[in-house]
Amino acid sequence: MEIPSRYSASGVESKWYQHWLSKNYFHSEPDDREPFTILIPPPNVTGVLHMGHMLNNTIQDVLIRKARMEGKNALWVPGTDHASIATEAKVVAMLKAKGIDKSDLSRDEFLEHAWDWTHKHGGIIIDQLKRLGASCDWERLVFTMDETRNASVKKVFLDLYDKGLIYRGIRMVNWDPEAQTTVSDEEVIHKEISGKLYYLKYKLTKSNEYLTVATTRPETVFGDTAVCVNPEDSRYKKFIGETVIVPAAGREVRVISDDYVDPEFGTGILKITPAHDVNDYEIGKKHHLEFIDSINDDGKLNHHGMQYEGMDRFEVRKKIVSELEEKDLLLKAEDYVNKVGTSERTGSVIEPKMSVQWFLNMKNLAKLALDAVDNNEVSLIPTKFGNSYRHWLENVRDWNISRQLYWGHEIPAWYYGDGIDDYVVAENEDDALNKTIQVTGNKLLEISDLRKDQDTLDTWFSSWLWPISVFDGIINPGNPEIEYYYPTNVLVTAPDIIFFWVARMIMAGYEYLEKRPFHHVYFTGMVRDKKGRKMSKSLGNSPDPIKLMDEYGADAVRAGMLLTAPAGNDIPFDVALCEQGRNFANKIWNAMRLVRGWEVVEKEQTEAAFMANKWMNARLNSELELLEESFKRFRLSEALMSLYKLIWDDFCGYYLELIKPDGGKEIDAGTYEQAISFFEELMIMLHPFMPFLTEEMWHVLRDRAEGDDIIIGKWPKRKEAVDEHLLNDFKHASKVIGEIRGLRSKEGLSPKKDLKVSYKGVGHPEQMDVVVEKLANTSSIQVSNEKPAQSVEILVGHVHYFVELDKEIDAEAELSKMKEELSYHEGFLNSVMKKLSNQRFVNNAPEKVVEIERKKKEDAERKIEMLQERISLLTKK
RNA sequence: GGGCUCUUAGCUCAGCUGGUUCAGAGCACCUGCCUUACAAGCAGGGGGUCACUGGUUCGAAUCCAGUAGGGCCCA
Repeated sequence: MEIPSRYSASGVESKWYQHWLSKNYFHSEPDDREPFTILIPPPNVTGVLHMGHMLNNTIQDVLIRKARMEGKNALWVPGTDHASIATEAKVVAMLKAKGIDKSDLSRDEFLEHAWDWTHKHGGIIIDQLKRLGASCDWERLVFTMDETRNASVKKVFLDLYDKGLIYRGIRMVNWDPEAQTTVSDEEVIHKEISGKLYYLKYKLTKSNEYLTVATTRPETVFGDTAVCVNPEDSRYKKFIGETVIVPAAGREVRVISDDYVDPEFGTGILKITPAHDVNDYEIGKKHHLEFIDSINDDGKLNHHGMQYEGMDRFEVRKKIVSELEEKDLLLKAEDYVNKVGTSERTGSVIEPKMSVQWFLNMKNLAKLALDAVDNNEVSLIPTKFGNSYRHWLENVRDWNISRQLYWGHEIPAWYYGDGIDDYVVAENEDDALNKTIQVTGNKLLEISDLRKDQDTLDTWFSSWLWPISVFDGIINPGNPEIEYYYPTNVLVTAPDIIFFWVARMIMAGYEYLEKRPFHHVYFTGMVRDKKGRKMSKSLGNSPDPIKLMDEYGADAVRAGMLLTAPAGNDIPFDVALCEQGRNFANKIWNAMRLVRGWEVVEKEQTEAAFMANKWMNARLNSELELLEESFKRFRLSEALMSLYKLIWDDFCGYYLELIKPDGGKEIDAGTYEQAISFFEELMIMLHPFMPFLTEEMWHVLRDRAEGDDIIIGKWPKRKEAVDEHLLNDFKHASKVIGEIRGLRSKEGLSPKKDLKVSYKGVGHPEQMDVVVEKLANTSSIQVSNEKPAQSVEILVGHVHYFVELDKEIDAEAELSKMKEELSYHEGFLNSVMKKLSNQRFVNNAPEKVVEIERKKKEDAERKIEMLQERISLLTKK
């Protein structure tokens, strides 16, 4: 049967994925084997697969597949994240498109829509992961808001509250007016935005003079409750204690003084808006100023904004500038670039706002997380991330865990009064009532007297329990699953959530199980476009991973990404990478075509095949060592690259060419069997990277019994010590081959033309003669004391090879080549002599190093001597 | 503004605790080949003052300091 000359991934990939699923290979149950566990960083339930997921999940799949083949009980737990803000924003937008406003719905009605949305979209990304080949245990698919996870979150909230770590407090928070919720400090992205610096005139009440204040936010004048100068500023000292009139607002406010004011910035006078600026808030508290909240939750001004009531803050900025101009209260406006906080989720400008929120005290938790990395209980890969990790934890602030959203885990708190502390935290309504009665002493209270807290918890407040809650270790501590699978082995994630998530999971791990949640954290880079720009929807520079896999095959995309993705480094993505992966798949496919095309007969093995087998065996042994080392250090691109070269160059380029039958297609059974075995071994080693292709090869190379699949194949172990001597001999031979091929190329000789080669000198590996003869197409290699006529001389190591050509040799060219080589070696000798004649080198350098230099000296001298001899011979002629 | 980090071939990166003339790999590029597995291929080739300056050392891509430029995080 004719096998096509190009590998087609499409049918193959779906076929084998189905097969693996039907055999339940991805499923794991605790047993007496060593476990190897990875938890997926749960993608957003409403998200779709992007290139970042591709990279991240490919890496996890590589690690889990290798562990599985090593005989470990491998478990990769999949799941999705409810992603409060992102999902709620999408549901709100979807409702809006239908003409429904969120505020028109009750909480329960809204949640119904949100669950519908979740059920409709939640499966998309999971199916896409399957397309990639992800060998997750799908039976264990969990959701961060399913029953067990919800119960876990609640239990932890109660526990931390009881420990006194969770509290309610008034704080300046980051308000996202679009999502209408607070976001944590970590979710605020500071962007440079060009705007203007407006110089406003604040008239003194008692005179016609005015103080000029520079501000980027003139619309906040309605919240001004003071202007402030530096107490040492001689320009303004005299005004301290006087009152000024706030422009546009017309209110009188005091001139106060505080060290905080930088006399150099702007005019040296600051307007203080305690309710709308974090720094002003501190000053406001210190000087007991009034707090005027002039902006509503939706970013529109309230009644304090007077005629601007109901207008958006940015619109007001424009309008108020014209008003001030008209009234001659605006001195000037300068172009100014300042950093503005924006919401990570919606992109809208954050409004600092005073609000009552729930907080988690981070002091001791932070210490747990810091110690874990300090003691290397948790190792970060690459290690450079340890520094920012440390810096964050040492300066961590309490975690604002409440969000003003419907979609998320509800806060288990009930209010019985209007005071800030009039609440109880309880597992359910009944408990809440009991607790309230206890606290208030009012036995007549009923459930209807209590108000449930309307907020939900920050999404990360469920994510941080992930490694434990996935195994039900919060509700049922000590259960067999958590005992067996926890701690997990490695977490693969992106560095941008090192604080949000990684650090907090470590805290939770130690707080609840007194054990690290994972041993290693592998940080992937960010996938960028080839111009180095972040991939984003708005730029449209992100390729659709599904289309990419349709075009090149999942294996090719996986290989392409990994070939160029060292840990922690961003990868500038280019489809050329997928091409490289596809070409590699095709190369392997065609190697199979070659091997399968041979006819197996009983006959003697050729010498070349004998040597090839011996060498390939040694080569595989050395590769296994290299791979182990690369995996141990999580250098996956290094591992894949070395396999790429092993298969392409060594197996296809040398090995197969060596055993290839001359003339016909008949091969001896022994060699054939050996070749198939090598091929199989290579496929096993490649399987974690290119699972589909290798499974296909596995079944094409031999007829297999039911259940003999490569996915559960045995990872090879090194059988004997690496035969370095043999490998070196081969390396020498390959250099000779390269030289002869180069000569052909230069002389325009056909590769088919048989060449005569002889040699003189020490160090020629005779056992490799057959190798050279076959691959360089030469007749048998002879020893020769004289350089034959019409021959070109090649120097490899200390051996002179003479290649006879049936034509006049260009003696001049030959000579100049020799001279060039001579001067190189003379230069080398010179540098060695410089070292050796340096008394301080000989005295200070380690004996071993000096010894090496002496050896180099001898080598160089010998080569120079030989070259001089040849040159003198050539010159005589 | 504070902290961290990086700069090696056109591109992406190796180069471990200084010591082979150590400057390397893949891709890209150039030349010649449709050689009966593969043109998604084969054979060959060119290409780098290791950002710059100074220091330590017998010896520096590697260690130290400064300069320039990039990136990340935090205010």
